[in-house]
Amino acid sequence: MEDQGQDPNSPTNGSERNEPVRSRWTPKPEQILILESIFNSGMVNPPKDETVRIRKLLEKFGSVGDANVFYWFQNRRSRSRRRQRQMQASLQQRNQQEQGASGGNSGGGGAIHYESSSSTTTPPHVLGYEADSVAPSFASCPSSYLMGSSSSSACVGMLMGDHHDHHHGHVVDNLFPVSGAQMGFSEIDQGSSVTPILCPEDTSNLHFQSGKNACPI
Amino acid sequence: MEDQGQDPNSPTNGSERNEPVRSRWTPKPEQILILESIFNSGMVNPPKDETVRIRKLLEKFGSVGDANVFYWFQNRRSRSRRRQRQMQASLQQRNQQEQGASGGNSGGGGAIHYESSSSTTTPPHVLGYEADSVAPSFASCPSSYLMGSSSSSACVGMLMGDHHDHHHGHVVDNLFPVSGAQMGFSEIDQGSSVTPILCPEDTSNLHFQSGKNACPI
DNA sequence: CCGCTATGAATGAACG
DNA sequence: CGTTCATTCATAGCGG
Repeated sequence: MEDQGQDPNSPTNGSERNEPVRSRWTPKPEQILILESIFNSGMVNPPKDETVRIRKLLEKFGSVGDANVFYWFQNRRSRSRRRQRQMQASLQQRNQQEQGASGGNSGGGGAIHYESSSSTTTPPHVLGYEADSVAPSFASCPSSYLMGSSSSSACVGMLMGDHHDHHHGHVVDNLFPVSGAQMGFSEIDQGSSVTPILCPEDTSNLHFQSGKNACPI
Repeated sequence: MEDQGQDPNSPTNGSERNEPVRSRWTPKPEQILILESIFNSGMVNPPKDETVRIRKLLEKFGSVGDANVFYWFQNRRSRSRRRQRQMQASLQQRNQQEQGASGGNSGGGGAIHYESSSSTTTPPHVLGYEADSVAPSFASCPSSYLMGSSSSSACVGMLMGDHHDHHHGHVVDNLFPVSGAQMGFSEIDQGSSVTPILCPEDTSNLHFQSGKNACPI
């Protein structure tokens, strides 16, 4: 908790031209897209080998370490799970709160992830705590493990195409071979209908930081 | 934790009585009072169960979700801590820290710790903004981080009494039983010898909108 | 009308 | 794996 006093980071860089100097990794839109695609394609917990590969892929869009990828997936899993739980809880609970209806203000708040047992959960709207990104359209790929390269590759392909950074090239099509990692889970879809797999405007869905960060694509 | 999936739109029914649709939760004075009382009473990090209970309580004064409560506590804690830290730092400038610099790395082992999670650029990053504002008076007498006391309940009692919303009844008096939660005890307690503890005018301290304060109670 | 500060929310990183 | 800390983003709200 309080032991980490900032890691030395890697001063050896200079690769990235204009980085606003951030203390922590801030995934670029493209990176997030890739990560989510992978996650949604079923690989929720990539083994180390895969992690490395993914990192290499992501690196084309910006500096990133294996640890970042690892953490990303961890957080992602955790959150998805939580959100699901929360959602279930709220749905099933449908607790009728007879609050005095005093004031009744602010609608922003979200809900909770506590499955809880007694009492209410979740107010009228929104989702749980750790909800991560909300169903990105492009990421809506069903958890079918079979899809493999068809759709996701397309997504990434498009993305790559845009950038067309032909440094190595081979990585792209070999994106996630889904080498028997552990995909299995399907995160109950967002409820809404399954959106078309292709991603038209993912960026809009992914709320990236405004202004400050200009993606170098 | 960090969850929360704030959804930008309100799907359910868009009409709350008198709500200009706020994008984010804005706690009402009474809610803040309650929250701070709880916080000051020592419960700086309420477990889920407690959070839910608190939310229920707060809901009487306005819509709020568990996540909001959760975030509130998180931010509060974080802030208190940081403020203290900077205060201390400022006070004792001649603090010298030594880096252990353990040369050999542990190498493989139990923890997955990837290599350093370096990301982009090196962060000199010294001072953090976000200077927390001053401490509210009644909040200044907590048993958690700065001191110990036991009168916060009085505050809440008063508040509750005023409202007398005995819909469920049990919630109110059972406010914070401090059921073995984690009341962090202390950190530096220096100074504040006496501390009258009693909170005289909490409301005044909380800078609410003076003018248009439509109190639902 | 534009700026600031306060604060809620989101997310990466790490502990247990 | 779940939880917690730390940092950052986004926005409400008042002041100039």
